[in-house]
Amino acid sequence: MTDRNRPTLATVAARAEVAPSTASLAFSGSSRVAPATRERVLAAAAELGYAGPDPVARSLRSRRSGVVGAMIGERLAYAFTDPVAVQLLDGVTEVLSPLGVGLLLLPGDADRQGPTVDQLAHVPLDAAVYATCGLEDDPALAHLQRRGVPVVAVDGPRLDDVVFIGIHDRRGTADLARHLAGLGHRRVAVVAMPLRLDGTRGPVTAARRARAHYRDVRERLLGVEEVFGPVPAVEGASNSVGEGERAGRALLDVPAADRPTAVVAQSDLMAAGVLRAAQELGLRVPEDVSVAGFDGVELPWLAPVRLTTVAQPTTEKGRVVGRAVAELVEGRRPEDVVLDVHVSVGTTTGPAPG
Amino acid sequence: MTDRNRPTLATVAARAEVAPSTASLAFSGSSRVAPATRERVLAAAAELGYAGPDPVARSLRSRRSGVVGAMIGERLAYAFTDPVAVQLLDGVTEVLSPLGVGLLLLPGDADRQGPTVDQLAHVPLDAAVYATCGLEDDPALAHLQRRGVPVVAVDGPRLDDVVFIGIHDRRGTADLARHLAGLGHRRVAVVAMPLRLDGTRGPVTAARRARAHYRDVRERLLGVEEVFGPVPAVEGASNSVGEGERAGRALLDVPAADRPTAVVAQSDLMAAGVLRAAQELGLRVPEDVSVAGFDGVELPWLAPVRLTTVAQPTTEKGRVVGRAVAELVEGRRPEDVVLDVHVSVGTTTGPAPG
DNA sequence: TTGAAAGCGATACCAG
DNA sequence: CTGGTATCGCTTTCAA
Repeated sequence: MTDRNRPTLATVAARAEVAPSTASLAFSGSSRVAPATRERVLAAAAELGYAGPDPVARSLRSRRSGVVGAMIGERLAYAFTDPVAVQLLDGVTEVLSPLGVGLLLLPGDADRQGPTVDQLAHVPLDAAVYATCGLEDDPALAHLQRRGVPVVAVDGPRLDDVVFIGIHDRRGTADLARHLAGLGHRRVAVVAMPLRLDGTRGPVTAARRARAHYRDVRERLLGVEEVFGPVPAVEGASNSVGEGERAGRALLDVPAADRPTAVVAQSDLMAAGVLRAAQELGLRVPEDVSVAGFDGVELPWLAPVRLTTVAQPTTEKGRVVGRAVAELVEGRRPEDVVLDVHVSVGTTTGPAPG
Repeated sequence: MTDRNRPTLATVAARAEVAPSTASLAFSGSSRVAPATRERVLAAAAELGYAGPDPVARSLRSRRSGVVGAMIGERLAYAFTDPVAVQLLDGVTEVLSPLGVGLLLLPGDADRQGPTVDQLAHVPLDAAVYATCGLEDDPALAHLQRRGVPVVAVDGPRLDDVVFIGIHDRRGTADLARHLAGLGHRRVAVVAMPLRLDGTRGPVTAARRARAHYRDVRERLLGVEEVFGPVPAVEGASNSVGEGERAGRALLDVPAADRPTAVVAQSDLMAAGVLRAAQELGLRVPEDVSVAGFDGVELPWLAPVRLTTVAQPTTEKGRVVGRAVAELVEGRRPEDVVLDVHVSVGTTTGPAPG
């Protein structure tokens, strides 16, 4: 706690009787310094209790901070209830941690979708990952670009100067829709994740769709429509079990003749909510209604039920993001990557009733 | 991506025809600069596409980086399955984000309990929070202290020069134990969280206990013993539903005469596992066995069951940590804080059978 | 209220 | 392989 003068590289160099530049080389592990000299420097450092070169000073000179921002749409307590978000970041840190690069959490809050410019402005950043947050018309994005901070958008929009890492949302959902069509389903409805984070829920209108923030939500909707044509869709206010349940009830709590025979939820979390809604309404799954999700996350508490879903390689996607970031930090421009997904048939889909 | 020269404060100052020091004041919002001058500087910045002072250079001079490290014991995918960890960090960021301070994730991996010195060495840090990770004999801690980075330990050991923020683990567990004693329970067993993260599971021996990494695990054990004396305890390899189930089975899958009438799990996650073990063994809760947890997290999927538990104010604990960090960053030495907990009786505890 | 100059602590570059 | 020196971009201190 005391503010006694900590040793600097110059102090250490003086003690070891070498030039500062030599001491620097000793710490950077360069092979262009004699082993004996390095030993002397390290010994001097140990004696002085020197913890190594100051990261901030090093950053200024070398033009990298070892910090990568993770832009989060909501507050952490919400964002991290989604296993997909957690797995993604897990994959990212798996790649970045060994490189001495850390992920800086930049969450939004209840009102704002993502961090503000004020939050970003004071923080060093080698790159930024839009992890769980849209970025169209985002002032934070403009700020990052002015600063020259390279950006990776996960599932985000495809913009110039932004590296895109995503999955085949549309194709995957279309495959799922074909699976349902093959089972004889004709009346299908969608439970959609938020099109933008403004607390809205309810039927998705064309106007609402036009103002969508999230590319993946749009694409997954298009995938279903590719097979079934326009279908009713109900949006949840957040990607959660509770909102899935609410939307599911809106769709299922109607006369049997109007009821969809299959509900496609845009996430497994929301699908679990639809399952619960069905149960509360006394509907059997899949006999009365089929339910499918998206993501392929582990929801052990659903056992013995296994959700039919579109499985995405979330952790691997995180690793791909991590590698892209690593390249960006080294000044290269990585390729966009679109990963494959596949339909995983569980116990929640079956032949259409009737 | 292009590396064209970005403007610096000096460029902006030149354009606005003021000295760099004046331009600096304009950006820091100091009142010691004439409004007209500030306008001129800001206008020049806008014209040049200047995004504001470089955070790294600013950090070097002002001696703070706006980055606080979050030391995580395991990889994120595991650490963040625990709602307690997420809520804690949520509280921390709630306080820190508005201050322009970000949390840097520093996870361990499958093998290591917490980040390595290499991970830390290159990263700027105003402070570090041991969020989900023990820190006795931790080389990372030694590194931080040599660097002069102040440390906050959440539930961690009480060490000199480390700010402690915790809860009344022992008192809370003892209160819970008294609740059980009042219900007539005499044969009580404990399902313990890992005493250290080395993959060990099984009965807790005295030797194992002596090597415990985590203060809270020890204290919660002592709380039960305060009321019941020595009790059998089984440790899980991680704080999770699966490990709770496994430990619960070890305790419950025995002749009825030897079976505990109540199981105290050290977390709600593990208690949920015990519940499942009981169910699989055909034991009714609470008629055949009472089950209690710790934390007071929301587990909506348990509904309609409500766990008896020791509720801790996790988000508030995070805010307290955030405030402590904020003080530390400003050079003050905050007080240690120990928060209260309370027993929350649900539907999983009842009178001892027989 | 503004300007000039001195670093913050390290690395990069160029000589030797 | 080692040393000197300029410089990274800004804030701070001190004068004017």
